[in-house]
Amino acid sequence: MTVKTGIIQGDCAEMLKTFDNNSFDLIVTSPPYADRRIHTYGGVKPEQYVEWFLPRSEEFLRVLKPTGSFVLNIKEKVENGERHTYVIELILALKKQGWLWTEEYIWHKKNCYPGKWPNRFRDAWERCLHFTKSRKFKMNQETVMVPMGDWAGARLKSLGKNDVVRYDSQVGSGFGKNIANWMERTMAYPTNVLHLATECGNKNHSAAFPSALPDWFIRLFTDEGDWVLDPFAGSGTTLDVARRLGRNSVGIEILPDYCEIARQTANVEQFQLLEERRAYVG
Amino acid sequence: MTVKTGIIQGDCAEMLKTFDNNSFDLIVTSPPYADRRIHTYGGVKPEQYVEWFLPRSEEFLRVLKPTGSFVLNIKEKVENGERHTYVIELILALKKQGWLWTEEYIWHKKNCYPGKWPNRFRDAWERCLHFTKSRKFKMNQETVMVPMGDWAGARLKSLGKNDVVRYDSQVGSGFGKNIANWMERTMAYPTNVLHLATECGNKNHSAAFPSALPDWFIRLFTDEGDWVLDPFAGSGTTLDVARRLGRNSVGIEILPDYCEIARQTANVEQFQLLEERRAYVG
DNA sequence: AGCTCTTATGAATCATTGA
DNA sequence: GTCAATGATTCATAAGAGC
Repeated sequence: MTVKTGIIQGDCAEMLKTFDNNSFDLIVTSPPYADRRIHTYGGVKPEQYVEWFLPRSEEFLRVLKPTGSFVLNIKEKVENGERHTYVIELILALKKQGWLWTEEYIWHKKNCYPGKWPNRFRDAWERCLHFTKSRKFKMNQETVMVPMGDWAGARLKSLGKNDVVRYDSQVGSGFGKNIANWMERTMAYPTNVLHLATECGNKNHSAAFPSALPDWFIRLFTDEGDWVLDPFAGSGTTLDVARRLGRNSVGIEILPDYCEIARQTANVEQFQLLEERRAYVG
Repeated sequence: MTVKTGIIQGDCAEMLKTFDNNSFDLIVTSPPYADRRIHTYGGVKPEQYVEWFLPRSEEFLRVLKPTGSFVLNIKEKVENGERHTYVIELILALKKQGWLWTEEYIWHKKNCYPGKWPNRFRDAWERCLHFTKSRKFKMNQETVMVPMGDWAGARLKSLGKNDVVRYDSQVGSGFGKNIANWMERTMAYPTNVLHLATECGNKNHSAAFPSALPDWFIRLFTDEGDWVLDPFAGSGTTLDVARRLGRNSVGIEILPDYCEIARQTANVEQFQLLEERRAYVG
């Protein structure tokens, strides 16, 4: 089966209406503001951000499968010396809309923008808010495991008495089996803090979004052949990653110029007709 | 001038009433988290947390100097598979109370609690919310500069960067300029992400947060001789750090047992009388 | 003193069982 | 039904012991 990758030019609030319920396994996006592209959507003020977002997230909720995930990469800006509250207000509003706020991952930007201000340090992190439709959702934890620290080597040589004691107190049966599992382990599950560098490519767009970020969430929350949506596709980083990982994807982007870039970099076909579009996702 | 360190046994909501307005330069604390430490604090329900907190933060607002800072280390728990919203509701409520939400620092816990669950990874971060009374506040950025590269290796308690800065300012022209240049080349300002491990020593009490955390904020937001308040002092980590950094401090702790530990570990005198207490702070 | 190795434990969360 | 108690799961760190 070949992988489908498509980009649609338009506002996701409108364009998603043509998609069926429960069409996507994952929605991962970095909406305007993290991107500073809000002006392309008509210059939404921070005070109006929640109001602007909700009709769109309502469509996200509809087109996402019950086992799917919605990952929202966002960070509030500083206004008049203060962190603005529109992001945390958005969390509350999305919960009211029916989303479950399952987790908040932190993207630690190892090489963040330089700068110096009298009242704050450089901003080196962004939120990756994880929303779901239900408490049971798809999560492939093994796909994102990381090598254990060096301490594991010493651990393998001889098992500490502590392990035995703790094990004793809790179980009693199945003693040997679990110890064996432990000793064979070289990989560990990650935490909810992602250490990724920003990409500093010389592209024509302002994509602060490194491909490693959608990569991580796509592997974690989808299988091959699943459908991924990026409703604020920008230059198509998410689509490109999805295609390389063998996932079908749809991107929606309001700016024709970005759509053009996305089609070039991500080998993306542009959906032209509703019939075509529906056919891909159906 | 000698450094004063005191601990008061009681509920900060009551005990702070005896302090004058604008008494403290920094309030740094890690309050009891909702439903945690039930055996010690009685376990405030998440739904009641904001309501429980506000009368106390109102006193904080009163006793903090206009140029002071309030650093709140907190993290919401998971309840029924979801992150609870009481912390972000608290942010909104504190703003309404008159605080400025100046910044949110992230404490990345390098050694977080182990565990495996079907719907989430290990929680490796906590919020350090920075509130102020005004847009102009005291911030000594040079005191927390770190060697170029990773600043995880910088154990701030052992490095005397404070001394370097003070020496620089005292000597003035020639030599001071050299030091300034040297610092500019080899030291960097940190970001708003702090990489610290929790302390796992064999103490008689559970250290809520590592001493490096209050250390960092006390250096950053106070000068020597300033006054630091920890209204949920616990075993007195903040007080101990403040004393070692040459800052006066007051801790308030509701549990007599913790007060006892604090007095021992932090060389703390217990305030007994109102007159005494006022005298120290006045 | 400066290594290596050992050991305890930390603001945890979920599934299951029993009242 | 709900709610509380218990068991299962798991990793990185620093203090301390040993050489």
